Amino acid sequence: MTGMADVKHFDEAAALAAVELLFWRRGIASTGIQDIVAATGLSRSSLYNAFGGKDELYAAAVRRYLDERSRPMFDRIVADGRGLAAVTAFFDRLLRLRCVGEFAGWGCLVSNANADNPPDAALSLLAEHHAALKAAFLAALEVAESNQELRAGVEPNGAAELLTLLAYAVNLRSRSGASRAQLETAVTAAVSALAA
Amino acid sequence: MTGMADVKHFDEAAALAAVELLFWRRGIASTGIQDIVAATGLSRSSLYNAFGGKDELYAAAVRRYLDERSRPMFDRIVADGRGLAAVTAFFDRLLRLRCVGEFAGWGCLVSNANADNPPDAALSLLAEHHAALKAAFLAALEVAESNQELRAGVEPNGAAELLTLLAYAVNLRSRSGASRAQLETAVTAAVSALAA
DNA sequence: TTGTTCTTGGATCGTTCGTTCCAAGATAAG
DNA sequence: CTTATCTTGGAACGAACGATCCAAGAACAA
Repeated sequence: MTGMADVKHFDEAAALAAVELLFWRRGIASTGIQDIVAATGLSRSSLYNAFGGKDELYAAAVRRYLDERSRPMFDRIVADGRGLAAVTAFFDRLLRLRCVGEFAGWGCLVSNANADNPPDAALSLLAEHHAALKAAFLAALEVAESNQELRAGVEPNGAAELLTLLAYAVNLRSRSGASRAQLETAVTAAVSALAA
Repeated sequence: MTGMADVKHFDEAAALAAVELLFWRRGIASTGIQDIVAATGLSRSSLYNAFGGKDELYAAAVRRYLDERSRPMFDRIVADGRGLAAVTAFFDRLLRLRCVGEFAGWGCLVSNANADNPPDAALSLLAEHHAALKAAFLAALEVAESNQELRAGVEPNGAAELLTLLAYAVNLRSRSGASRAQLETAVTAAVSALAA
């Protein structure tokens, strides 16, 4: 070997971040390669060379969303350590994120993917997302249980599953203009139904 | 006026029923006019003449789904009259519908529409669907309250909002292969958290 | 600088998209 | 039967789709 290759002329991580936003806002089916070319400023060649086809690019965007956006939120639930207050704090942040600011009305990329027809490459990420959120809630609920914050008879595992589904529904409905107050009503009802 | 027009050569309601199934299973973005032509056996002319463009056809399918599939389920909650048992019975039917049989893994057409980018013509139907389900739950919960089935401090309005979101999440996750047992765990936790 | 290899821009591929159009067919009042 | 009006099949439209291809450009070893 006498010569060596060119290196990438762009920041792959920055490009993926831009792609993530596109898929998050408009979904996989409504986002065209041309939209991605326009948003990233890259050429088709660079995109296909770096990421493969559209399905793999979408899977990479979901992976990024899960790792960079969902996981930190989930980790905060566990790190919080206050039991039920950690759950309440999570939903406060979630509702703010979903209903005001830059991403208001976007829902959650992963929640949305459940309703789209995600490519096979992304399917396992949906289960991973659900499992990670449930595990975080479960950790908080077990703290709550040992703090005697839970009503007698409340089963942490079932309650964690319930809170997980509630978060999914908050994500889903926030995309169609459900008001923050309305969503908050349900969250309050859930937490207070679990509390002692 | 001396002559009169031809009449339709096909059953409009039957065609719409077929279109509803397509949009339900694959979503609006992944369903092409060609798919609809193939499934109904109609020509493009007949479709556009009878329903207008794709967006209006989708809105008509959502309307049909809401009236013919959702409403009867909601009405059964109200007609049941047993209070909390009516809620449990609803979720039993829902889980069976979503997880086994002809429509297993399809989720709910209206729930799915929340994540897609529904055309303007269909947007108000999403709010109508949510409001109708919540009203049905509220009716059942008020019966439950007067039967003293509810735990002290449970607010029927908030609980109805919670159950509505739970149903949406069940619909959503059933589309991505969530197991019936897992979904049932959350439903059981919710109902038992509300019960006295 | 030369040689080799990878990356890049951009034209282009065939397909499918939603929609429109028109001639032919069907219907019923006159 | 004539005539007016609507419906129908099917070709065709321009635009957008995801994907591929290739010559030109860029980078590094020798």
